[in-house]
Amino acid sequence: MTFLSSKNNTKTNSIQDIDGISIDCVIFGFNKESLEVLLVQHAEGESIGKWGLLGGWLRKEESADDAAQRILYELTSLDNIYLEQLKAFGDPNRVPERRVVTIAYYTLVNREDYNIKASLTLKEAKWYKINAIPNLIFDHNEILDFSLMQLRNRVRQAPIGFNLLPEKFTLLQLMHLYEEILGITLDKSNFRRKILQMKLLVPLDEKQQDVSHRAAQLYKFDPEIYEKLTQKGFNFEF
Amino acid sequence: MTFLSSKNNTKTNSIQDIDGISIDCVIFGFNKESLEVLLVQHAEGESIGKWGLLGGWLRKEESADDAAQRILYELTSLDNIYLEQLKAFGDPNRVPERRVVTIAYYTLVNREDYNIKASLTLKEAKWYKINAIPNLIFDHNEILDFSLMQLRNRVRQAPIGFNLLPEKFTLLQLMHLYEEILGITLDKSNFRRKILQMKLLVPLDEKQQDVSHRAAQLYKFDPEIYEKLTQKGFNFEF
DNA sequence: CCAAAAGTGTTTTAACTACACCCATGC
DNA sequence: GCATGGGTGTAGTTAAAACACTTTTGG
Repeated sequence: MTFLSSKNNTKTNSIQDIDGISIDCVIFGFNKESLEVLLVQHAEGESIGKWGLLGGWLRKEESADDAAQRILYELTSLDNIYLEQLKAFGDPNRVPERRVVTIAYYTLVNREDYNIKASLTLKEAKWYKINAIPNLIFDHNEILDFSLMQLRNRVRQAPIGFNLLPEKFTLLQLMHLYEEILGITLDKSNFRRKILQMKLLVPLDEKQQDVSHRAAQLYKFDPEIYEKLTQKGFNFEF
Repeated sequence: MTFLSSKNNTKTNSIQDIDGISIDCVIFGFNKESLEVLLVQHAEGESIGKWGLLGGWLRKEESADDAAQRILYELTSLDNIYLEQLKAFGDPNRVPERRVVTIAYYTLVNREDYNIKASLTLKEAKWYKINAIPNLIFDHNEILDFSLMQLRNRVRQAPIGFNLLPEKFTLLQLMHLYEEILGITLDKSNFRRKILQMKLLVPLDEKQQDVSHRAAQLYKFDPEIYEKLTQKGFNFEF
């Protein structure tokens, strides 16, 4: 984590951080055609100005999952977002001078929601394209790489990618999302067929607005079938 | 973890445990036709006689991965085994009276190797069939369930299941392994075709011995192709 | 009418499924 | 000779891949 919040500890007695265990969040977003990650800037400490993942300390009375949720909320004002633990990073030298084990999470946010809710937040945060990530503090580049790998795997087995899109989207938007995440190109026709036959999408009575070409059908996904597919998994073998 | 080794801490100054972070290992083995887990018995503390996962404390100077390897070696004398982190379990109430975050690992061992090397070890340890697991200490049942889920997922995407078999095995042994792990039944003929066409297996000049039916061809797996398939993944869509 | 993206249809190829059947060996 | 597992072959179905083509809309 970034030590940004370590001062909270001294403010009250009721909120107590656990020594040596932090939480770090990889926040993925999808903008236009590219996958991006939200990074925050160090405001204090030995590495002022450097960028890193959003982080914080695990507190005595909360679970790791709750902590991740809280830390995320503090920055983005978003709740109810897709959040999954990656793993713990426990190298003794990952943070200089002290021993900190971090529990890393990754999360998929819808940029539209983010823009609405997070506009008021003050902390220095910025979206970076996935192939233009700067040098990050500690082992955060490693954590990010790992989470990308994880995302690429998970996205093929469960319909989690949808969390990156706005509520209403077109088939081609969805296709571009998969192309970008997996780094492949897909056939429009075959993609349509495959995605539609799994009945995950519900066509809406709406069409795209203000586009300078034929307006595309908008879809949302069926939460029931989404649940089913998340449970039993599916195979996105493109 | 089980607190069995917490006394080590006071023996020397050079070896120091980290307060509040433990390591737990789910050890899978495959015997005849059934998937089993190695559990150890509590010898001291508030829950004498109860079974749990093999555990220990993370030490100041070692990484979590190294700790898992060490703890595993102390019990089984096995090294060089398949070991992967599951995730961290961080519920504040998972251990009564104190706050312990545990980093859970799972590992696949070949029972033949285990029998050879581990026969000398003294600790109370026992293999339990996967569908006859007793009540375990703390949240170890939850950890075990999670690791089973993980195993079932991973086994479809990479050839890791092979780690549970002896070096030389028959195709039907391999098939039974998959049947048992995934809880399905497979078609002999189709399984053969599928597994052989991915060129992962190398036929040996040997056949099964001492069986009261036609002796089966023995195979081992090709480590090069194994590497390739582990990297890029495969699809075991049975 | 042209660019640009939406959307449909078809042919080929490969893979999965479900069987039926023969082979070798010990008792 | 029969039970048991080892091993081969095939016909039918389904899905993936590649590509050509039509439709709609703004400028």
